[in-house]
Amino acid sequence: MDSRRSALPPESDTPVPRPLLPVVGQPAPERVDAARNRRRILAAAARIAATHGVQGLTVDLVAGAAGVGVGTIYRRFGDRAGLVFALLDEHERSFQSEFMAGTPPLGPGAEPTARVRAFLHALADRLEAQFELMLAAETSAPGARYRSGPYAVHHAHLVALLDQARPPGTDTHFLADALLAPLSASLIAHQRRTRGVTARDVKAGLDDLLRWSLG
Amino acid sequence: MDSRRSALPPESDTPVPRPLLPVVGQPAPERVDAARNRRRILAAAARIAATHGVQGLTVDLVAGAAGVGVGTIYRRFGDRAGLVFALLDEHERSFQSEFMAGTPPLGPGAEPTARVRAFLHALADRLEAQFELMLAAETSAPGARYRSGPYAVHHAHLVALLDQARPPGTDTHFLADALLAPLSASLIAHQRRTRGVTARDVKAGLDDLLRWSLG
DNA sequence: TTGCGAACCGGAGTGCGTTCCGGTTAGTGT
DNA sequence: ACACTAACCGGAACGCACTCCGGTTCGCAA
Repeated sequence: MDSRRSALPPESDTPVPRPLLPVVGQPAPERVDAARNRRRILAAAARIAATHGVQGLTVDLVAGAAGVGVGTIYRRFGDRAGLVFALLDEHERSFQSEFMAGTPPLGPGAEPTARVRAFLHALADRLEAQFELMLAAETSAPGARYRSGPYAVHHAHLVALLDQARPPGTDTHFLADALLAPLSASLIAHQRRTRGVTARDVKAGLDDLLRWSLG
Repeated sequence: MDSRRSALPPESDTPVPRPLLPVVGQPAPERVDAARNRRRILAAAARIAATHGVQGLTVDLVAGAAGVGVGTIYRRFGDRAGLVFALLDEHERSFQSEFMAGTPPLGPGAEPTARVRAFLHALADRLEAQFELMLAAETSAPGARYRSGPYAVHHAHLVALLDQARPPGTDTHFLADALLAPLSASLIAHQRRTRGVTARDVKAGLDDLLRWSLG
């Protein structure tokens, strides 16, 4: 089937983008045709998102453009939300390395409270920069945001910081959820629509929220 | 159809009726057949939700049970989310009268900070009591929660209280959104699923959040 | 090289929310 | 009583996410 066989040496891209999160017992390696199709699908999806806008990114369209059946997309990405999250994956990875190993106050070295603030601000900026994709990822399937790898990572990161910043016995898991909740793309979409809220406003509001606790 | 015809003479006065110009804010009066169908639809929807569960509440099924076309449902309720919200309307109304005119600390008379706390707690209880319906209402359509009447009312209520409790210049609109955000049904569904969180935990967590500010 | 099973492939099929539109009816003015 | 029209009605049709399954391919081991 694949007539255009590359004469180049096997491309040196990332060895298997496998999950951002908890790898429990190695998910099994990916067959070469599967990997090739994943690449095609992502390329097609990115192309279509750029052309037709995110809301024009239908699964059938992507499948057609990638020369693949829709079943293949669902096996790889689970659902439409998974596909959109995959589109965000590259940015997400660099974001993760910034707050886990970058320079303070986002990275290690600063006070936990300052890191929490920097983290939320960075998230607000990221939301603004990739608003359409993030909104689509979040609304493509019910609960998609919370089930996603990135959410789990962000949550775990916040919990670690809050455990240092809050007295023992505090439910830092809930607190982390509560701090992430205002950064829901749907909520911010609503705030934009009704009150013209900007990323600057969001950050200021989050500071209000934090000043109480972390001042 | 409607056999009970009124024997009363045509009302003597009050020419009243429809304004010649569309009055923004005043919903046009509803025709009697429309009202009858609304009642039928809601009754059928409640019946089906009780029988098949909320996830079995499909629009086609409701239309069939109500003896009505699906178009009629959409004209009345806008979308599936609107229908589910309508199912919650009765409870919502009594809840609203409680926090607007009931006894303290939920109703007027208590300190604003205490009222905020009582309000959020009441919301958490309500969420627990009608979890399935609320989750369905929120996830039936993207952004349904924020576009809904109840959200606007809750938000306005919180803003009014926060305006009294926070120093001038605070963005109480954002703060209100931020306090309501953790009470998203989707988020709580996730917390239940992954950590077995209960309404008690939610309230304790919200108290943590508020203690900082409203000490 | 050959055999074999697990993993993968594609696309027809399904279910459901939503829209569209030709026909019908309630309510008003004459 | 009659005419007129805006609002309403039903349900066929549509778009799209997602599933299912018979056929194919990869990768390993003999």
